[in-house]
Amino acid sequence: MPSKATTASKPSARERLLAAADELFYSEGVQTVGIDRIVQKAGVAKASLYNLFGSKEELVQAYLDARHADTRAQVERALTRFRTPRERLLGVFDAQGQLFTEPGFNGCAHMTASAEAQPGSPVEGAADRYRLWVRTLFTDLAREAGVADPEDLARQLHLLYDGAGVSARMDRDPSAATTARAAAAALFDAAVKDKELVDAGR
Amino acid sequence: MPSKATTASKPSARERLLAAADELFYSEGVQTVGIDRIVQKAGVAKASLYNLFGSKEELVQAYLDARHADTRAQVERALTRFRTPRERLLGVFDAQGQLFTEPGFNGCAHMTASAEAQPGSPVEGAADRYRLWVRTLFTDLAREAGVADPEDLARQLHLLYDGAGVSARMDRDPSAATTARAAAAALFDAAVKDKELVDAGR
DNA sequence: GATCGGGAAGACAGGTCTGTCTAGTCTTGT
DNA sequence: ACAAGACTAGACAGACCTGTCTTCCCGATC
Repeated sequence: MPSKATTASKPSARERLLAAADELFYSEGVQTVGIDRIVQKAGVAKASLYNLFGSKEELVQAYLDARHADTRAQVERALTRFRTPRERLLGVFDAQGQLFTEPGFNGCAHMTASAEAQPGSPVEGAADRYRLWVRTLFTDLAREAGVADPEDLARQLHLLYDGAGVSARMDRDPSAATTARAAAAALFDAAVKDKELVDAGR
Repeated sequence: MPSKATTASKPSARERLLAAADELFYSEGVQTVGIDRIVQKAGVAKASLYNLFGSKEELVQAYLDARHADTRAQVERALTRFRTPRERLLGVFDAQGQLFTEPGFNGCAHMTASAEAQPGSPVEGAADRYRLWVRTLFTDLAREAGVADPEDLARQLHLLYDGAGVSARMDRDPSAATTARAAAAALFDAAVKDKELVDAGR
């Protein structure tokens, strides 16, 4: 059984390819990194890459989906530390701030990859899936917190989340996450206050 | 006098190159569009491009600086329509919304170009100049409105501005600007209320 | 021990890229 | 009329790209 390989002995060709793709694609961009550099870094034959993934585009898609799963796991794990709905909602930005300070951080992978992609490429699908997850996460957290219009607040928080990712990369400023967190707190508190006014008024 | 050419007779080679670069680079990306396509679309010899700009990188930089100037002019013109400081501050997002609905809109050019650029390229400088202008614009508007900490509010509004640009492109949803405007209004009003509390308390 | 398949190594094809260079044309000022 | 400079047209070099194909090796399974 060559796949799975949860036994740590030696990573499979697929895993080594994904690890090399992650490192190179993320730090240097999808377009500028060629197939040859990936197979060389992974220590894998070029034919294996094409047998396993079919094309460069599909490798990029797999790289993005793996990033998506990692981010999701990291955020969801971070959120278990918080108790109140408000803390959990703002905790997303705490988790984001941790991502920003990781060595080699270079912005949101889905954003940079989609900026390089051709319209209609599978990269767009991966980006859509990622964005849908973020949106749903914020909507659920807002609903749990009992705000009047969870979808509306989620859209606003998503803007802050995206903006923080942009600023952290382009301004080389990881503190964008704390700025976003403060703004999110203000928006949340305003939304709660609106709800209270409505409830009292009816 | 071949340059300037405000007389409409025939655009100079430089202007035709910049127009072609703007159209192709913006809609398809900097990396995927080759020099040959630009000189063909501009109806210009390749040697002229290299005489005028020196390299593709410098053409990209000129393209970004021209976009920067256009956006700046459009936003500043839109802001003249508003009178109160609050309206002027929120008017930035109205102007952004207009940009989002223009035909062929494809996100913030500086963001996508910098996502494709190599670190240290002149593209980063152009992006930094653009971002500094946005930041300064928000800071000045916040100061004119008399909030307690204009720089802090400007950082938050800049996040919304960036996030709206990302969402408008990746979600294909121009209404991100109105979402950002509503969030900006809530943040602004909260900042003003804080100021009033502080002023009353001292 | 023989067979068989996953993978390594790399040549190769066909195309595209940036940037240079040569040679000729057109416009403009004197 | 003539000189100077801007521009056109396109061949060319050298590098790099993706994707295919062949050849060989090694390890596991019957």
